[in-house]
Amino acid sequence: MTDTAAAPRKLFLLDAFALIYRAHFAFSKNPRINSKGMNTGAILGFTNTLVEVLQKEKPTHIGVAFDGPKKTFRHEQFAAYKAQRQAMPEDIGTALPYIKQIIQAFDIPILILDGFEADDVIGTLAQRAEAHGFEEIYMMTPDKDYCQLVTDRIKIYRPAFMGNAAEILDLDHVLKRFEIERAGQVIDILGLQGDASDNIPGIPGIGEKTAKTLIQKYGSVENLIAHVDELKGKQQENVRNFAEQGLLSKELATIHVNVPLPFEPEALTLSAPDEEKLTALFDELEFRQLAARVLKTAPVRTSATPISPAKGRKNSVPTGAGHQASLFAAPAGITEFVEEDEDAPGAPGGPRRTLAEVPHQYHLIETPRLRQELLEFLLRQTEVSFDTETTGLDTMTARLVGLSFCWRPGEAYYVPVPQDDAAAAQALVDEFRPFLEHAGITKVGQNLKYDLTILKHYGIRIGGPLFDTMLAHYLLEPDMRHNMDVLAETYLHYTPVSITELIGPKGKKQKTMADLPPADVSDYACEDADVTLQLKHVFEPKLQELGLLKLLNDVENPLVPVLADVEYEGIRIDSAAMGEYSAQLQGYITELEQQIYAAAGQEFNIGSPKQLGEVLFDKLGLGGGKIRKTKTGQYATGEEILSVLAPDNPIAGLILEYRQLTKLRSTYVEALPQLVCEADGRVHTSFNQAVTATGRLSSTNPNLQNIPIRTEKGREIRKAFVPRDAGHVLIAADYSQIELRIMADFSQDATMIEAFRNGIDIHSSTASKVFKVPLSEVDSEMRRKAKTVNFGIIYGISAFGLAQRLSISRKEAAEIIDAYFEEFPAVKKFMDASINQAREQEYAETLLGRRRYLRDVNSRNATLRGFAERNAINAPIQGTAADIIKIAMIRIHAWLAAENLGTRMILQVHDELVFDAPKAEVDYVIPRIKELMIGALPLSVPMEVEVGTGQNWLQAH
DNA sequence: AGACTCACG
DNA sequence: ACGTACGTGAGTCTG
Repeated sequence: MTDTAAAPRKLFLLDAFALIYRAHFAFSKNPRINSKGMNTGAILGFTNTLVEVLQKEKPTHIGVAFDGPKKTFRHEQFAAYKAQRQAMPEDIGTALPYIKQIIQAFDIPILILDGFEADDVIGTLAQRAEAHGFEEIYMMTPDKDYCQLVTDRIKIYRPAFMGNAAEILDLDHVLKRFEIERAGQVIDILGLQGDASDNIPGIPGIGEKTAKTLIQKYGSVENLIAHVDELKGKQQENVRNFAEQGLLSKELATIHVNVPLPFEPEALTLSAPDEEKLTALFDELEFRQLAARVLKTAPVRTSATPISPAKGRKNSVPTGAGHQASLFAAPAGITEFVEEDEDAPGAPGGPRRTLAEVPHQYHLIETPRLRQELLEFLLRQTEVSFDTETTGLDTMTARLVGLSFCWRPGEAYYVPVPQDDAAAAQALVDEFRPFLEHAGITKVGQNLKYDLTILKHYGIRIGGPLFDTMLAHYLLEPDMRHNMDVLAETYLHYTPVSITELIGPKGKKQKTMADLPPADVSDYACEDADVTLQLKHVFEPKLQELGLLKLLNDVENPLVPVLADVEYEGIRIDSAAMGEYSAQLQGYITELEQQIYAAAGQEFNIGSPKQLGEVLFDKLGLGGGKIRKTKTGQYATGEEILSVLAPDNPIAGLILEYRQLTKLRSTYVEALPQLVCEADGRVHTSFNQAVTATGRLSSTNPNLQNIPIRTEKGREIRKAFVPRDAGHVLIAADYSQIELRIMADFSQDATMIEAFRNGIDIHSSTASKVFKVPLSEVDSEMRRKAKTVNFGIIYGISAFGLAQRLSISRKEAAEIIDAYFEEFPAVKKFMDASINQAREQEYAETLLGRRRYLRDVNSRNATLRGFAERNAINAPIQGTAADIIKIAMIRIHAWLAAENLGTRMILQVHDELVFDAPKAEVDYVIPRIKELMIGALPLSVPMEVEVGTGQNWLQAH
């Protein structure tokens, strides 16, 4: 033995592919693209993990294992093994060479062996290291299969992920998690339950929970099979019939620890990285922050470094009283860049940069004379981006702190607003009114609805066309987030000053912009306006290219001031009525509680699904064969389950009623009055224009798009939504069957079109066709079924789904669907064509070209593919309906303003608009509202709109 | 923080 | 063989 007793040896073995894949998908929502257009998410994620482990864990030995290039013995044992796994994403393919180079630059050995997977290599080396007396051995992977190898000294190190801290799984964890006695039994569990992601089949009908129970009892798959006689019913049948498959699955899940690979501790010894190589690689990849962390050279301003106003800003213009030389002396069109700090690299086209590294001229404008000068410049522009700084995010309470403007990239102006003097603040805002209300100047902004609302409180109605970069990006990437900082990173390779850097972290003593000297806010505010303008210049050509610019300019951008007004108006809530109803509900609830406790024979927390499940199924033994478990192993106690039990078990019905009433109480009756604005007695929801994947709006804080209507006790709540005063009434206008009409138009199905043209009730018409009876003989049961079928059609129907909804057999459901497609052949054709088109384009689109990307539509995973296929049908329909009502809203809003009417639009609920109207205007506005809704986007079938009025929202229906 | 349940179109 | 209707947001319990 040459080894001397020295410091403990600590070995880390990394599962490269598992870490790379996870890193890649972690960035899939907001990909990291560098200036060469390369997706570097996988590389960055992997390297971060590697660096973290090196710095925090300080291993003495380390190696990175890759899967061997050839098929493994597992593929030969089982043809389907990993068969459905997607081909490696292209981005990972291009990332691999970089990752290998980075590993080499760290002088870490790459472990790879033909015909073996990384887990076999890692397992083998881990055990040999243990035999060599290594004190600590960590297998670095997110993969649970490795649990089988864990011993006292071999542990799993799960790297930090999505906000979760890194986690070490030791033997104790593994035994507890799988409820087993030896780590080796993990493969028995996996053999029984299978692993969908690797196509390891397991035994049908056995999931995580059952597998644990069986292995606890029998110890191994083999022993279970030997005692198959002791099992009951379907389970016995399955274990018997699929015994071999279970054994094979166990074999596939087994990590082989006898890979022919020498164990050479010297080769695994950690040594110093090749800094030169790393610098070059990080430079090429534009990993700036990482380079700073790893290489400790080239100081970079990180987010932890505050901006120091004391240091003085070379780039800001002094604004002392004696310094009144014109700021705007430079001829228009020429921007003079001030010399940079010498430590700022700022190479164009280089890695992500920050304010300190980029040439800019940001000016703080604090005197009347300079403001006047700024205004004159603003009025000469055709397009200006602007941003408001305020004391908070709640538009009803936030006060203006300052305004920033930018019309040329790199050059921006910040105007602070006087604090603690409302009149002076108003006067300052009024100075800029000629610009803000100017109809000829395009206003660019990020989430303009917010700025519009703030300025509305100062009596400003923004004029001119709008361009909202948030909405521009929403159309480009509807299912991503549209946060400005991320957009700047992705599209401008620029890291803006974070708000936290400025006002500190969230906490009880949260500062606001108003607590800072204007000079501190200036750079931040100017940067926002600057970045926003630059984003506009990136997005506009992209939108043009994809045919989305018209949708943005004609629909999304013009909708912004409409929504701002709708939110600003709000809807009045009768809080007193809510209070009374709350007491009434509480009475019912208390009574139900007592009945439930009596039926259960004990008191328990009915609101806890866990306790409820135990009482119902363990204690009372309800359900017989109908018990279902959720994926976390709890009893499922959802509506579906309980309503099946209810006829035979009164307690189930009581619980359903209890659930309904407590939901009404907590979500609506108790919550809504608390959100009433003191100033006007109304609730002001926020409509989010950039969250749904299909183009719909969503409503939050409170959500006014899910106010109850389907049940009698729920409907009561609508009675508390009332007109603003005795002189007003509510008007509710609903599109009737808008989605089915769109389906009729898209498919051009003759039968469906005819029904709509003749004004026949569409569900009865469908029933008559599907059940092959004359229209007059359609009964309510047939109509109900046909209605469900019609909904199913819009959602991308499946026999299983329809069967569930109608509580009929799958066979019966399939027959109904067949009959439907026979009667409506064009619908079937349209659905097939939609899927085919989506397969080709990898996106679906609405009538106005709004896209929804559906990458999974070509997946080999049937579940994912099915999901995407149903979206290929649903997204264009739901999205077109959303487009239509948005157009109607814009036109109605414009008309009400043009006619100077007192009627106000106050809500949108997907296919419904609600108005608060002076009684005297009702008869005048209703026909025109109807007309504008019907005519928003003419289809080949007529649109119908139902309108009602009332003293509350329920009556108006 | 995530799972569960349930309110709406 | 599998898991399934489409799209949301909020309150509650639990780890």
